[in-house]
Amino acid sequence: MRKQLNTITIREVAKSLNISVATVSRALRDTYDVSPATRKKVLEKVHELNYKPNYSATGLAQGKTHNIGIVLPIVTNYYFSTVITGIQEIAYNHDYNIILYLTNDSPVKELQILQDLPLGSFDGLLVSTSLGPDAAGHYCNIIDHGFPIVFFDRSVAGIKTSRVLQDDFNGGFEATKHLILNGYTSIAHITGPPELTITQKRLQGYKAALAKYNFTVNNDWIIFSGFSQEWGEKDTEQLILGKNRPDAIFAVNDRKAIGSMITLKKHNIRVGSQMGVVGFTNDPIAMIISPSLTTVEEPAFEVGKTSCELLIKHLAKKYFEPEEIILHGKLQIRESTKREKG
Amino acid sequence: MRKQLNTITIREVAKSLNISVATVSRALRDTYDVSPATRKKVLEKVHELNYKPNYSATGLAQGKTHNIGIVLPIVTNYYFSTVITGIQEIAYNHDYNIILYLTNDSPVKELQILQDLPLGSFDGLLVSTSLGPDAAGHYCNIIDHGFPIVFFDRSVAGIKTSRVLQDDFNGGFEATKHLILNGYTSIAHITGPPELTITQKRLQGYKAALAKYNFTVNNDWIIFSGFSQEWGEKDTEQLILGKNRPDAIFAVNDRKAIGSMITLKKHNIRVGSQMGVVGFTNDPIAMIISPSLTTVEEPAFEVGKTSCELLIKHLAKKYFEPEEIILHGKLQIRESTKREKG
DNA sequence: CTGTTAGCGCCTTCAG
DNA sequence: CTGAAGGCGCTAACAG
Repeated sequence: MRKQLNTITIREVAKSLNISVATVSRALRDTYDVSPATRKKVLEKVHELNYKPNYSATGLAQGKTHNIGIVLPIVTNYYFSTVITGIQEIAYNHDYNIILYLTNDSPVKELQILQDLPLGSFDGLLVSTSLGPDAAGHYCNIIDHGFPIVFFDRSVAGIKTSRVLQDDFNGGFEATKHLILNGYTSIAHITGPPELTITQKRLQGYKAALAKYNFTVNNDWIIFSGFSQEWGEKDTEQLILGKNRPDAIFAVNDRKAIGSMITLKKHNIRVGSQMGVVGFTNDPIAMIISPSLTTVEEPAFEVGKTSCELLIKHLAKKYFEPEEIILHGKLQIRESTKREKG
Repeated sequence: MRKQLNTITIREVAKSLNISVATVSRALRDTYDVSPATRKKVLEKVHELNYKPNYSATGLAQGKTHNIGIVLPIVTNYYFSTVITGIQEIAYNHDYNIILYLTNDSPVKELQILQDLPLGSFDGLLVSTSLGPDAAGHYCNIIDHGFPIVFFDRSVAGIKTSRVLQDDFNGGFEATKHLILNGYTSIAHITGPPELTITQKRLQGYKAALAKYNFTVNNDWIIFSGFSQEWGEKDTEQLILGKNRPDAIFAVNDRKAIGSMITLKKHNIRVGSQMGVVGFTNDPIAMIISPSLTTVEEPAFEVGKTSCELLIKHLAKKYFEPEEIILHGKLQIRESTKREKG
C-alpha cells in the first residue's frame, strides 16, 4: 500500500481550477468538446502540478492498458536486441509500455508463459515463437477472443493473424546461389528445429537454389538442431567428421556460422578457401571476425518498428484485419566465401 | 474499449461458487482468514475458469502495479542484454512485469524519459544512468517521495539509494597491473564520459596501478569519449597518431577494445606483441575475435538478478534502507596482452 | 460546453 | 470465517 506523495490526481487539478474532474479528463484527451479557454487552463495546471495519468486507472476505465507484451526467445543477441530497440522506439512515441517475456528458446517455457500471461494487462502482443504448428491452438485461443497479436521473425503457421517477416526463402536461395556461383560444389546447411517456419523457409530456399543449378540434395548435409553458437560448433564437427565432407556451409544464422568458423579453425580448415561459410542476420560480429563472414542481412530494427506499428494500428480498431509484411535484406559478401586467397 | 471475451473476473468465480467476491479475493491471497475448504474450492474454480487477475484493478485497489520500470542506455550489447535477462528471470518468478525504457545513452533522452515517466504505473525503478552528478536532483525527487530505485552498473553519485555495482576500481587496477607485469611500459586508457562514476572508478584503478609500480600518469594517454566501438576506433587513431605512442591500451569496455583492435589492425600494428589491449566486460566476442581479448569479467547476469532481488525486497517494505552491493569479476587473460608471439 | 453519476475489477475495512 | 459496502483514479453516458 505504498502511496507516492507524488500522487497528483485529476481531482487535484480539478479542485485547484474549480472545475469538475470530468472536464479535466476531457481536456486531457481531445475527444470531447471543451472550450479552448478551459482546455488551456487545464493543460497549464497539469504542467504546473506535474500531473501524470495513472495507467491502472485509465486501464480499468477504458479497458486499455497501454501495455504491449513481447514474448521472444532471448535478448542476448544482436538480432533480437535490435528488434526490441525498434519496438521500444515506436511504443515510446505512442505512449505504450513494452513488457518483456523471455522464453529462453524453450517451447516448455513459452507455453508456461502463455498459460500464465495476464492478458487483461495487455492491449496486444508481439511474439516471436519457439513453438511448432502443433501449438498453434494456444495462440488461436487468444486471437479468437479478438486479442491482437503480431508475430515477428518466427511465426506460428496456420494462424490467421498478422506477421512481420524477413524473406527467408529468398535469403536461403541467395546465400546458396552465391556459394554455387563462387565454385563451391557440396554445400551443407546447418539449421534450426525442423518444425519452425523460419527453418523451413530458409531450407526451401537452399533446396531451390541447389535444384536450379542441378545439384542434388544430400540429406546428410542438412542438420537440424538449435540456434546457438554451440550448436553451430557441434553441427560442423559432425559435418567434417562425416565420410562425405562438404566444401561449404550455409548456416541458418550468424551465431551458428560463427560456431562453424570456430570449429573449422580448430581443425585447421581454412574458412573461405577450403570451406565456404555463409550466415544469416548480419550481426556486427560478422565484420569483426576474421575472416569476415558473408551473410544475409536481416532488417532487425525495421522488423521491430514495423511490427509495433502494425500492432498499434490494430489496437486502434475494434477488429483487426491480419496483414503480412515481408521485409527484405541483402546478401553481404565478405571473405568467408572467397575461394582464392585474397 | 476492446473487451476480451476472456474476461473472467473475480465475480464470475464468486457467482459460480455462490460466495461473495470478498471471499474469493481473500482466498486468492493468503493474507486473510479463509476456511481451508472454501479456499480449496476457490482455487479449483479459478483454475477451471482460467481466471487471471487484472493488474489494472489490483493496481488501483492496492496501489501496487506489479510493474518494474527499467531505464538503461541500450540493449544491443552483451552486457545490458544479459543484465536484462537476469532481471527478467527474477521479476517473472515474483510476478512482476518489467517495462523497458531506452535512453540510447543520451542524457537528454534520459531526462525526457524521467520527465514523462508515469511513476504511478510502477512500483519501483531499476536504472543504469547516462547522467552525471549534476542531474542527481531528478532522481532525488523521485526517491524522496519514497519511490524505490535501485541503480545498477552506472549509478548517480551523491544519492542515498541502493546500488548494485561491479568492482570498477579493482577491475581497472587489475587490468593495468596485468599490462605492467607483462612488460608494457606506456599504458593508455580510453574511457567514457568523465562525469560518470563508472568512468571515474576505472580510471582511478588505472592510476592507482600506475602509481603502485612507479609509472607517471600521462594525460595525453587518457581519452574520454563515448562507450561505442566507433569511439574505440577514434580514440585509438588519436593515440597512435600522437607524437608519443603508447604500447598498451586499457579500454573501459570490450566494445571500445574491439574498436581499438580494428584500428590497430588497419594500421598494421600487431595486437599483443606491439600493442597490448585489455577490455572490460568479457563479452563473448572477446573469445571469438582474433587475437582473443584479455578483459575484466563483469558478472552481468548476477548484476541483473541481484538488482531485481534488491528492488523487490525494497518493495515489500514501506520504507527502504539503501544498500550497496558490489559484485566481483575476474581478469580473463588471453592473447591480446601477450608480448611474445605465442 | 460542463457537471453529475455510475462503474471498470479488485481490495479492505466493518459488521455479523 | 464470511458478506456488504465503499473506494482506488479515471472515463463515459446522461443531463442540463
